[in-house]
Amino acid sequence: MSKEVRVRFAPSPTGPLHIGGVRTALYNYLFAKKMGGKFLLRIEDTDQTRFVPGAEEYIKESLEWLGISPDESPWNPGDCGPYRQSERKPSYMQYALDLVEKGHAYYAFDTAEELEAMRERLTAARVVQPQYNSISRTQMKNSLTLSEEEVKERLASGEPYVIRAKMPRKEEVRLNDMIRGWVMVHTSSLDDKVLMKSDGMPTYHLANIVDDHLMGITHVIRGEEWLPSAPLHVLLYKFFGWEDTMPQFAHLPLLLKPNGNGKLSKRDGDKLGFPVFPINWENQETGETAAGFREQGYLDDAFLNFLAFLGWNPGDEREIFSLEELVEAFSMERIGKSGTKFDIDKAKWYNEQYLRNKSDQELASYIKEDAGKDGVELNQEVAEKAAALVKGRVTFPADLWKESKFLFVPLTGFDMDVAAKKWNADAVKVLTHYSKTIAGFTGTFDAETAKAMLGASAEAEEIKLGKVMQAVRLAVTGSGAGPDLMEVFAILGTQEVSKRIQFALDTLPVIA
RNA sequence: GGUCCGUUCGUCUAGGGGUUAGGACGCAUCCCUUUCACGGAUGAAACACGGGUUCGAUUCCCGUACGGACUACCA
Repeated sequence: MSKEVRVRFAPSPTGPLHIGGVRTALYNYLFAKKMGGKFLLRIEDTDQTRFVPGAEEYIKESLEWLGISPDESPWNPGDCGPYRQSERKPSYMQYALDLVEKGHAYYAFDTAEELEAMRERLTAARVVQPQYNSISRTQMKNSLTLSEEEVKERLASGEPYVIRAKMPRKEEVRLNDMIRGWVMVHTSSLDDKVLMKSDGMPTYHLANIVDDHLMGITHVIRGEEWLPSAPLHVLLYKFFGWEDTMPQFAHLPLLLKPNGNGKLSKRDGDKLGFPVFPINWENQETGETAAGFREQGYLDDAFLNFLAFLGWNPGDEREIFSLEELVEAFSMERIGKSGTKFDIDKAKWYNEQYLRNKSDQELASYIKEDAGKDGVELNQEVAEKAAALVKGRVTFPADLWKESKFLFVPLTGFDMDVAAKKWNADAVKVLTHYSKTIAGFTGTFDAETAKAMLGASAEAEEIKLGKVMQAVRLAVTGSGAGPDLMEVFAILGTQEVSKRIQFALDTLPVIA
């Protein structure tokens, strides 16, 4: 019989959630939903010194933006609360003590200076790995070296202490990672990790095992940076006697810099001009800010689609997936092993695809909003026309207004390079004729009519239309490039087109 | 340094003992077109290296190189 799949995303609230973390959350979500299970969020705030106000809210908002909100979380608790480790603090000590009793952990009273001295001593002795381990612990102040009475005394006197895991001297730890297969590590290379800190808080290692166990977590899906400590975690499950319910591990490949090597960092984004965070971040206290994909104009579903493909693929040649389709297609086996370089061009491409698939109605609302910011009020009908006209030439929603703005505000000038090449006597003749003709036109001025009339004007002046089209565009739009000109004319209407042509005729000097 | 993980076009990847090594982004060319873009078509572009195993290896094994992660009373 198989029990319900329960996975968790367990970020620590130390700042804005990195895009790699968002992808981890997404894969957790996809796996949970695919398996018909639950996706939980647990805040790992056991390091009180690194707590950053607002970080929790940021995590919540980021996940909500992408539509991958957890089934259980601090804000939406299930039966396994609390969902913040700081609030679970009282329960950890008993588990650490249980390990001490079983002989799998011990008290250590060494000060920071003593630890430093130990490392220096070992380094001087050319020990390859200067660490607190099965060898060096015999030289340190802990309940393994001190007498029982002295340990009791120290404890009773309130002397600060930590509880360390006691690594077996010679043992092979194996774990079957869902992505990497069997990974084997010898305990001789592991150190006696601190389980309980002197402030009474557990470290990540203890807390995550205890909580995963208590919360019924079946699969631990996390970044590759955790792989080296996974053997310790396996050992901890053994120490507790929880092997039977130990979750399966899956260590995700890292997100790397677009150029060069190494993990993707905030600096890379700043340097290359793209965000590495889902949404904007601002730390009120420090003034630290970070740009988000959302505010840069990335669509939630496009960004999600892009993110899903950073390290995973469906195995066929489809590229566009809604969240529901991702859930359907997702499988852990199809996650790659190697690190993935971040490619912002692909993100843009996804955004374009999703933008073009939106209806003119939806697109119109973006245009209306941005136009409003420029003090231009547009009605739905005309905004939709503008949207239809420019939707094929944009990457971000904000581009819609940028590309169509010229329809609604007076021209600020003409592209003089184009003018130098294309503005000539022939163009002036045709435009003069055309301007007069349409000014008196009272029929329906649609694209076809506009074009037919323009053709007629050219013919009347015995000039080939193709010769002057660029000049016509320049006169009406100020630019040598843009969307379909006759559609532009239709939106503008006879009076506005005529007016603009007249203005161009008055303004632009004829060269030839 | 040590431990662990990884390596198919520039990038994301499919594939897997015998293939013209497939797709996507980007790039180039052409078509469409009054322009730019969109769209369509085409093209350049990859199995890190060395040994095995095998009739045959890009695919399996072992090394090497390169890259990465970890190496805290941080997660």
